[in-house]
Parts: sequence; C-alpha cells; structure tokens
Amino acid sequence: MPSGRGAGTARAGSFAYEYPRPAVTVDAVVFGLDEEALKVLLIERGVDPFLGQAALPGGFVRMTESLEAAVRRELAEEAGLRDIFLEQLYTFGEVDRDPRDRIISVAYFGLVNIRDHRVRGATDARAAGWHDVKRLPPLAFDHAAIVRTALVRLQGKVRYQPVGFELLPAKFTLTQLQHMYETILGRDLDKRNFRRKILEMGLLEGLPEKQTGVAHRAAQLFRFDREAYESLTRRGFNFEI
Amino acid sequence: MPSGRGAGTARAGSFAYEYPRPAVTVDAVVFGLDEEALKVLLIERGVDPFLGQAALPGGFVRMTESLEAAVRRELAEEAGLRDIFLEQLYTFGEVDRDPRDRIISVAYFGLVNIRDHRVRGATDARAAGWHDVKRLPPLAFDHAAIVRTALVRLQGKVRYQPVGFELLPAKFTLTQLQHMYETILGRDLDKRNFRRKILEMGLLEGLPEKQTGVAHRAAQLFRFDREAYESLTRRGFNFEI
DNA sequence: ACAAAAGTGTTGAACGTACACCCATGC
DNA sequence: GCATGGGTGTACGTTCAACACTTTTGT
Repeated sequence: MPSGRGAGTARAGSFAYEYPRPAVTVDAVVFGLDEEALKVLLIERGVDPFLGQAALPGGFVRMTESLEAAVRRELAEEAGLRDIFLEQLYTFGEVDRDPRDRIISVAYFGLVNIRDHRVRGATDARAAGWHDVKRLPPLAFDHAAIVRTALVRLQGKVRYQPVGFELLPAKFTLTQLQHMYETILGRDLDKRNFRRKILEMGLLEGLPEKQTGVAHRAAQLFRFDREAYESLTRRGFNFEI
Repeated sequence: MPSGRGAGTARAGSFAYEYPRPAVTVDAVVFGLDEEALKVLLIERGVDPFLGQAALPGGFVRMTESLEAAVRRELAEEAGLRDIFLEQLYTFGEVDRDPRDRIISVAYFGLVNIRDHRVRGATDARAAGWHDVKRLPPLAFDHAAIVRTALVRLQGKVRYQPVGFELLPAKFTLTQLQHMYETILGRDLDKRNFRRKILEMGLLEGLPEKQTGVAHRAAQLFRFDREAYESLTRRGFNFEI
C-alpha cells in the first residue's frame, strides 16, 4: 500500500508501462467553523518529503477506487472524518509541484460542522487539527495555493448555493447563520434584512425549540429544509444571499 | 510518444514503478457559435478503442508539460486550434471509464470564434469538425457526460462572467451579442432592456464602424473593452446578464 | 436592575420588466 | 416601395439598503 508521497519513483518495481506515468493523488481542503473563525483541517506529515510540516490530508489514488472514494478514504484514515460534504475543487498539475516526482493532485473541497466530527491523527499523519484560515503555518508542496483556491470557491459558492448549512449544527439560530455568512464573506450583514430575506425564501423550518444555556433571551432554533430547497430549485428558484 | 488511448497497459515496458499508476489524459470541450447554433468540436478517432467514433480532442499528458500545456498541444495537433480561451472544467476519474486501463481525464472547457479559427484533422484524429450541441453523434468513452458537464458550466458561467465574447468576432453588433446569450441560455431576451443593461455596464466600446454586406440598415459595431472590465472588477463590479 | 442578545417595520432609491413604433438601408 | 432588422423611452412593480427600539431571559 502506498504509504506517503515518496512512493513510485522510477527505480525497479513491479508495475511497468510503455510510457512514463505521473502519480495521481487527492488532497482535501476541509473547512470548519467555530465561534471565532473559519478553520481548515491540516495534518502533520509523518513521511518525507516535508516530514513534520503541516499539509492537507490526502494521498495516492488506488487503481480500484474513484477519485472521490480516494479522498473519503484518506480523510477517514488520516483524520477520522467520515460522511462529510465534499465536492471536487480543481486539479493541480504543474510539472514541478512535487520535488521528487511528477505528481498530479485532484483537490477536493469539504465542509463540516466541527462540533459533530471529532478529528484525530493516524497512519501517515501524525496529528490532525483545525487551523484558522487567516493564520496558517507554512504548508508542504503547493498546498497554500490549494487552500487559497478553495477559499475563493467557498466565498463564491456560499452566496448562491445553500452549502453554508454544512458548517452549522443541524439546529441553529438565525444569528449563528448570519455570523457564518459574515465570517466567510468578511463583511457585516444587516440583521433585519438578513432575517427577512432568508425566511422569505422558505428554506428554513422553524422548530418549537429554543437555545439553552445562554445568559440572555433564548433564540428560536431552525433547520434547513433540503426537500423544500430541491422542490423550489426544480421550479426555477435560485438561492442567493 | 503515446499515440492513442491504448498505450501503457501493464505488459513489459521501460517505465517501472513500485505501485500501479493510472494513466492521465486531458480532453477539451471547445464550444463555437455560428449563425444557427452552439457547436462542439469533435474529432473522429483514428485509433482503438472506439476507432472511427466521434470523441473529444485530447490525449496523454507528458511528463514535462503541465495539464494546460497538454490540452493546448493536443488541440493544435488534432484540430489545428491555437491560442484559444481555455479553463479547467472537471476531472473524471471513475474506475471503469475506459474499457482497457485505468485512465483519469482532466477535462478543459474552451470557447472560440468559429470564423477566426479554421479547424483541421491530424495525427490520431482523422477529422475534426463542429457539431450542433443538440444533435451530437454517439461519443466514445464518457465523453457525452463530459460535454453535458461543460454545457452546464457554460450556461452558468456566461451569466456572471463576460466569457461569451470569446465566441464572437472581435467586432460585433449588439444583436449578435444578444443572440449569443439567447442561444446559450435557451431563452429570449428583451432587446431594449438588453441593450440598456449591457451598455450601462461600460464594458463595450462603440466603434466608428458599421456592419457591411447586409440587406437592411447596418448596425454599429462594438468591441469588448477588457481593460475597462478588469479595472471595474478591481473596484468590486460584478458582471451579470 | 442590569447586561446581553432576540426580535420586529417602514421608507426611499435602485433595479428589472413589459411593451410599440419610426428609421435607415439594400434590393 | 417594400422588406428587414436597427435603434429608441416610459411606467410600474419588485427588490435592496438604511435605520432604532422594545422584549425576554439569566445573573
């Protein structure tokens, strides 16, 4: 089993081809949100090159699994993350992006509610943890550029697709929802206008429940109604914040 | 040099690796527009598998070229197309998308003004030609799915980025521009509202020239002012049709 | 009683949409 | 002179943006 990025240089081996082949990896930029900031999941590399440095979770694609299956497997192995929202981001294929071999990486973009998914390190990764997007350590390979690409995508996407809900718990308050948008978009939104707009879309189901454990008036909880969204979308509705 | 999709099965060869590797190809979905319809550039395959069948231009990525360089080389070799608008579309990596080997394909999406670029077949491709998007022949591999993905992307993209100009000649009339949007979006636009909106954006430079060779009042010619667009974009302007 | 966040409406400006006629030109 | 597309303005409805105070609850 491939055990890190160094595998597969052109020394003697059991897999021979008529023409040279690049290696193919997948990498995941998984965003999470907590009270303070937008965070990215990073691991500490346990193998060379860049041993000990921070990097995106990822690894080699096996011959019997699809690209998406490969990222999901790596996220489970390296960070204990399963069943999260993921979509393909971009494929990075510059010739010299890996110092030792030609490696093409298919990057994925993921969103997760930090509270519901405990993260842990394993296998090639010595540790997995959340890092504030605005204060990232130096990253291995071209992973800093991959994170920048993912951030631009997130900021664009969140405005016209209801993906932000993936970052929140299943039940949330309108203020939490608003803060999520403010954190990602980097600007403040008007409370009254925000509430009117999002409620009038008809995508939120108000629950007969309130926040608990807060030292002030408890807010109503809502949940995202995926069925309503899909049904509206079929009728030509376009989400937009 | 790889001469078709069949190269690189695991029989004896000069390139050996410790772990098996998928082959990596690039494919291009190039759209063009003429008076009647939106068209896609297809070649007729000159090698197995799917010999003689229609397919997207594309081929294997070489070890010394980036992904984008590979698509540009293939487009030049197989269709004589150079210097066109291209951007990455999606990477297709299902295990069984090629019947003979594991092949991962990075698809690109291109736009071209049919009139300015004469297309011709060559190398692995026996012929290259334009086909109405709505009447495509059966395509090799999963290329029909790739074209569908590209079409969805084009329809989404054209509304909020000024890429449609790539499909028109450098100098065009407002009616040509409107028809381009109508063809891609599949719905009619109001002539007066369209003109007002696009002119007020300040992205079109009116030229002191008119259409020639038409059997009615000649329309004014315009050209897209890329510098104005970039300068406005830096100030927070968002293009939208 | 006070601190903290929840919740709630109105107004003016900007924008989108619907709609019909005269004009210039080539044949 | 007629057929063809070029070019133009207005009125109405909808949406967006700005703005401040009362209510509820826990400590």
